[in-house]
Amino acid sequence: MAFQIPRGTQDILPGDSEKWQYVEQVARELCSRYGYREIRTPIFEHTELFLRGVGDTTDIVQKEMYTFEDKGGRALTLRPEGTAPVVRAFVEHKLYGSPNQPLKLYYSGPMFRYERPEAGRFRQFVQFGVEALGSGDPAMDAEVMALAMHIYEALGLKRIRLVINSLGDLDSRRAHREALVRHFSGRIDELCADCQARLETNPLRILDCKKDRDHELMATAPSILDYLNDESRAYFEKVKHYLAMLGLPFVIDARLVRGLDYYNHTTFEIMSEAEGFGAAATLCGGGRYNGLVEEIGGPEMPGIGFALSIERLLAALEAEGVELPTGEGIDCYVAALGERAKEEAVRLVYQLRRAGLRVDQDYVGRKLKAQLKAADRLKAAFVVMIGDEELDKQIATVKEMASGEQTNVPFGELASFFTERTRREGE
RNA sequence: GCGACUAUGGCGAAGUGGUUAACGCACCAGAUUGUGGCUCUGGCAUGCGUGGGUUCGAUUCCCACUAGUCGCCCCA
Repeated sequence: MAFQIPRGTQDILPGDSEKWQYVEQVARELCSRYGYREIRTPIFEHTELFLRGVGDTTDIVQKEMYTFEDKGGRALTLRPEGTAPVVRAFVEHKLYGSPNQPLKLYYSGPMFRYERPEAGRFRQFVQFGVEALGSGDPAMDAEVMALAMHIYEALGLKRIRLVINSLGDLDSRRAHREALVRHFSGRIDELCADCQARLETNPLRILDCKKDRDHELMATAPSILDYLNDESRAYFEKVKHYLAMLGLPFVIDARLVRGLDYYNHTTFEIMSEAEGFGAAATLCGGGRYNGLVEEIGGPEMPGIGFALSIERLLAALEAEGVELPTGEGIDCYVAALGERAKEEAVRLVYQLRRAGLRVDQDYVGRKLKAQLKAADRLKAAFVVMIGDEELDKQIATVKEMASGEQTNVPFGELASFFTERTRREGE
């Protein structure tokens, strides 16, 4: 093999690309319905943005960034996530001054993380995400979660679960952090090396450790929910209230911490409950990030958003047996016999395409039999056959492939013949 | 980044230290002189992930690399 695709990346070939288009189209339409508009930001940003935005104690920053220096000596990074760039654009273009508040945005595009690939995990993957900036209303939280769930349901996913938690505001987090340090510090040597380091850097993440999950200290560890101050508790109650009002079932997981530093108050994930989803069961992750806009250099402004992976979404659809369009099938295949007929076919194919039909013909010198076979393979609804007889009479032989029935249609009437037929079938 | 397993034609999949690498699907041709889907016949890997090594000889043994899968970590 001369060349291989870089590790953890993938080509999306015809047959699959149609599924991507469909899924993205559904997501875009729903975003539009909810009042979100698309924003497109660069694939790479200054490294500093992610250090500040994502947090330099996170795994993403510490070991997963594709960072490089350009010829001008600038430190750049292929974006590992979408929120920091969107907030950067929001601040840079002073969109906080827009009369439309909150500003509701969505994006779709590749993200890059230097990770060991496995099922559902890639080095380049596509996230579809939304960010609502400028609202600290718990109803906003509910809307964002509702939109994510709506996208999945619209595509036909049934076996999904919404998991939520609250990290509270800064004061609550600080109080909880202190409680965690107090709880673990006496016996920290009983936990794994990572957790020992986390005690210093980010004790909250200890709760998320899979290795020490069953340790007795975990079960007795102080829950963030017990350290929410009145304001944070009230906020979380409101969020739950709105979700209930919307009829959105959810479960609370006090250990749902999420991997990015900027989260506070509401965090959530949507998981697939279909079989075969291990590490990649998280289809969507999101949360509130009040304070991030300020961190990036803007005014104090709340925000909330989510990001979902298209790869995992497609995997979940596959696991649940949901059929997606494959782009197969054409309206008509024009088969020609002989040189004269070939010329007529070339003209006819173009004419029918101009009339709005999906039409194709032979370009590799197939005989009639092979042309019919090719038409069958292309899932053509009809085949137009042209030979000397047809040319003399200016009447084509038209075969309906499903039934095998043949009729004669004058050349001049072919376009309207097919337009009528295909339109009827499409409805 | 760590551990384990895997790598044969377009796809799936047998197989062996020694001249010709099963089989199925797909594809191409013919039986059908102007007609697809069924059937029959024939064709289709100077090649067994890449690079080294052992050997008289390797697709088969060893090493490295690359890639995939699974577990860990973490996430989308």
